[in-house]
Amino acid sequence: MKIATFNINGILARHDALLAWLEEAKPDVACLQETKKIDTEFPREAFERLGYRVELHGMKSFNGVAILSKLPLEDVTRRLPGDDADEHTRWIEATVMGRRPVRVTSLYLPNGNPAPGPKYDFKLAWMERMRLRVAELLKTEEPMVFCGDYNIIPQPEDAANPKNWLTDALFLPASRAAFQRILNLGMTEAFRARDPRPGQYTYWDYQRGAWDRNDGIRIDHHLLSPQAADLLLDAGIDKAVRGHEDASRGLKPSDHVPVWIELDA
DNA sequence: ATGGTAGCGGTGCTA
Repeated sequence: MKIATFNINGILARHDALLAWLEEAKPDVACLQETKKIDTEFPREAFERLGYRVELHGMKSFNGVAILSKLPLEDVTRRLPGDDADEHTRWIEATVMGRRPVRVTSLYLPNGNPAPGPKYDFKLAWMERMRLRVAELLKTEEPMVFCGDYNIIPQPEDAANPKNWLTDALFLPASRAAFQRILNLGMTEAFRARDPRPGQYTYWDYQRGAWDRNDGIRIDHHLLSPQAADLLLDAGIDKAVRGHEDASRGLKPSDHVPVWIELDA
């Protein structure tokens, strides 16, 4: 079972590029972030024609997550528990019915800038809510994958220029500690487990020629429950997608690229 | 210290 995560930065702007990548990479499951559309306005037809079921949790203009799956989905759950006042659409879970069922979550963790401030407080509170939700789900002892845009640079080697991020919400010690607390539940960060080499990134800013200078960061991750880690076969980053520009067809890349894992499931 | 780019939606916010 190939499970990918891809922050597309707008489903309207990325519709054709997303379709092209799905046809090329052929993931069984694609977890999307920053769809930026309410569910009734999500253009699902072309993806369904490719054979994907489409489950959505979106809002107007901001945030928005989705799970696309060629395999049947059961028990779709939307929203991260723990704060009834939180209207952000950043969390959707579903059980993917492969050879073995796998619980898959597509998540969009708050950016948190500027820090300090209310947005940073919201980020840290959201991460504690996530820790509690993951701990609850771990009790089932089922294979589970929590993937998405974590907006967390876990280690200095996950940034081309870590000094530029020292005061940023993506790299502050409290952010990385909150991420580590989730890992400490017994989770495996799949890409690092498969490929610990430094200098591999999933995001390059649109500004200042970050892509041309390879000034990237690694912030899109798959966290695996112990039972899913036992099934991990491979992991990779589809870096080339960041350079796929075709003005004649109006194709512009997202600032993130797809990251994928292969499970024996 | 500043401003640089992109998406959505039709202004300014988010990143």
